[in-house]
Amino acid sequence: MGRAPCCDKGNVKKGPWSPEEDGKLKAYIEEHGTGGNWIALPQKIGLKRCGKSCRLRWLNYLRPDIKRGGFSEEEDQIICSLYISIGSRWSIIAAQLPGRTDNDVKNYWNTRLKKKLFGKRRDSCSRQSSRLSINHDPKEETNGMSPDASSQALSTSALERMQLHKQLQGLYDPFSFYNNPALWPKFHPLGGEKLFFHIQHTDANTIAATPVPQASDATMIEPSGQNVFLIKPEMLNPTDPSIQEDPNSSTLAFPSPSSSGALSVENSNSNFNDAAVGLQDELHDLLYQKIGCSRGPEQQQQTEFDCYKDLNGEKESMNWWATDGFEKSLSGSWDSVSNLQADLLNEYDEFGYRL
DNA sequence: AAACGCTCCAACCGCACAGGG
DNA sequence: CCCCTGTGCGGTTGGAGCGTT
Repeated sequence: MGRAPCCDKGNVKKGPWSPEEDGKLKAYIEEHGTGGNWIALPQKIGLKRCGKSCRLRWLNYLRPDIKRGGFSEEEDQIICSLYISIGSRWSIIAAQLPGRTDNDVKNYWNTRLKKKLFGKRRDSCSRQSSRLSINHDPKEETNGMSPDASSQALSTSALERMQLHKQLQGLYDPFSFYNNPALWPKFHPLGGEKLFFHIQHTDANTIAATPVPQASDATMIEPSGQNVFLIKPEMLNPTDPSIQEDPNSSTLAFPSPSSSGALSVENSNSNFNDAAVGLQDELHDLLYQKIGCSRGPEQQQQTEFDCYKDLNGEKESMNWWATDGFEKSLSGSWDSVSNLQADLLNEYDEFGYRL
């Protein structure tokens, strides 16, 4: 036995709202508020509408603070960033965008942003790396599962997030989304605290980023050592010819900034900031088509580097959601990142993927 | 000009959760 | 506790509008 419907389905009007209905609803709520009971509200004002429908109409359309018009680049980036980190929690994402509703954000993501991101990168990278796309050669991508089974087994959201996640960061990359404060929204739903870091060389090969207690932020700083992470110089500025790559130090250690909140990098190292800005550009580029096959040969090469760099240049291991590659990608990542990863891994597990 | 296809968005649906009795 | 009900949320759908053939 299912639960009783919230209203008499046969006796309520459906479909688009008329101006008269809008007027009644708006006038009543502006004068009396919702009265704490949406179900009873339509009867009170003589509307043949379901209470849920009234609520939706008010929240998504009639509310006075609704923001109309296109989304800004900043809003795009916030939506993408949050989608990657928390998935399709549209109400939370919308809460970071004043005047936007969850429905707006959801529609905008489904109709535009998703295409912008996946479409562009698919186009731009597909000739270089068909494996990056969930739409390309699924047999190879899914450890032999049939394309249908594999594409249905994982939720679209999870696949999208993994794909974006992978596109926007190498998990060994200190300037990944999770490690890159520049990509994080001001009010990160998973935290929101700020951590400040000093960047300094510790030896020829490494740079230590150590948290700096600031007056208002001191309480957020973990005990010494917890928040120190080591960065290879070439990661800070990969184009600097004076930097020598050490093949023996390909694994980077990133003890977690376990407070997992928003991270602010103090302006103490211009290379660090350059790199952070570079990653922000990467998200921006995904959204606004500044990279990809439209670039010249050198830039295409750089794009390819972006696609493969976290796998140490081994294109054959780019089968990143197959057992081997994905597991390799996950090892050594820090725990706030692993919130998402655990999510994704759970989804993998649920559907019989064993990593 | 008509047919067709695509995009976008408002609205609906069903489920999960929270809180009160 | 358990049940019931209202609320909130995410996924999906229907159709208007627009562009293309």
